[in-house]
Amino acid sequence: MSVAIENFVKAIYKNKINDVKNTKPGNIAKLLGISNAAATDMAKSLASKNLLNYEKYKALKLTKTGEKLALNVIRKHRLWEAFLHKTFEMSLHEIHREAELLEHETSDFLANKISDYLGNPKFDPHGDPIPNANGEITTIDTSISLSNTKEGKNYIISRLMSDDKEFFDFCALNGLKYGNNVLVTKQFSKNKMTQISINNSTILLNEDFTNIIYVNEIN
Amino acid sequence: MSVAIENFVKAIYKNKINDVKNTKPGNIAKLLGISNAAATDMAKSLASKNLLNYEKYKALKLTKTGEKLALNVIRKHRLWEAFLHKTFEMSLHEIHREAELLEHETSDFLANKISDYLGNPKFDPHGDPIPNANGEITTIDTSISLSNTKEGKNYIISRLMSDDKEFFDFCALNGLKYGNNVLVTKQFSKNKMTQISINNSTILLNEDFTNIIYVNEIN
DNA sequence: ATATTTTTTTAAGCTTACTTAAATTTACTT
DNA sequence: AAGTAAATTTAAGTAAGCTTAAAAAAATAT
Repeated sequence: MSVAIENFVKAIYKNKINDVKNTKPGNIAKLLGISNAAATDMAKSLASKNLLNYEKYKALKLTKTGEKLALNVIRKHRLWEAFLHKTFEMSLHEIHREAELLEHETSDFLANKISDYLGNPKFDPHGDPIPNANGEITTIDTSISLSNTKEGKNYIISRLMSDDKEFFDFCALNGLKYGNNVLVTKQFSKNKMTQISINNSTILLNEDFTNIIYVNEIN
Repeated sequence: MSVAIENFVKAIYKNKINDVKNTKPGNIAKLLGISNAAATDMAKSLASKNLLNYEKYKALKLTKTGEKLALNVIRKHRLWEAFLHKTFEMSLHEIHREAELLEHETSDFLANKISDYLGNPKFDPHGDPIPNANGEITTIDTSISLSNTKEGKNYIISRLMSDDKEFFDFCALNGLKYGNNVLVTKQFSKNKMTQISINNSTILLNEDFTNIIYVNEIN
């Protein structure tokens, strides 16, 4: 499948998962930086390939085949991220940028080699789950966003849900890294701000950030 | 630059180096598996991009820019081969197949990371020279083909010039590997066959093979 | 040197993945 | 419920990278 098609089904899949946003052509168009008309065309074309179900003016729904394709691309993306991070010590932003390109030119054979080499990891360096070779995500995500945490409790960072360089730079600077410990010191619910303590320093995060930082409570 | 363009200039560059064959559109077309007409179109298009000089019915000649592009792609190809061979112990055929795809989606940044990681090697696992980041091949190749070796002399294999799976399978099976020692036991010049001794076994090679296996004499 | 074969180019046409602009449908507002 | 705003689709057009078929030029053979 072409790069355009792979990115299209990937965008639909991710948008569905991250709910909130819809999967109508216009929204996918915005994500991919193409016109609404192009997205509608593509939707019809993919429907004829049985990758999705298309009904005029309705949200796009991936078929089983379409979802499998999306998960295969996502698998390659996340395996590359894990691999580049470990092997070349590249930053979260850098690995995302490179994986975005490599994911489309990686054979299943190579993907499996990378996975084996890494010990078949279940998560990438952002904490995003890596689908297995059959396109299955077996792990159940029990994490919650920092916005929903309780004052005085300790958490482990499990996921940094973003593609944004500035966000990653901020995280790297402040020790906000997959696996690290955070103590929630204060929730300013009115202002939707969260104060945390990490590495002996205190930082105040606004909703934009706390919504995409996921954590697990420590028992 | 697009994949089609990168493969086009690469084909011209390689054909020029391996002399013998010409660089007219028809020949490039055959190498790339496209029609003559498509090659002519592409040649005109690349001329307008200043990647090559095009004159009707003449051989195609890369400009400095075009050659630099070709060498940049070749650099990425060979770095990937070296890297995949070392990291995943993939065969010569497998690394070629994967590198053929990855070479077009690799940033200069990542290429340099791979190169550094490998200790900036000058040759890939086939013995082909790896251009540096400026697109220069600094090493002088003093090797000769097995066809031109002398009876009774010992040589080190320096290059396996092929893309062919069967050839690589044969080489792997018989210890014909970059860096290995061969003793030329007999040259049957009339039949263009060469008998060699390697790993305590004797094998007879025909011209098709001895022409693409390069060696260096041991002083 | 001319005739034939081969190669290269031109011409016309196709598909994919886009674009902008206009028309249509849906969603929202009052 | 009607009118307006927003989103979606249709229509027409573009560029890249191909195709086949015909025309033109070059290479080869006699």
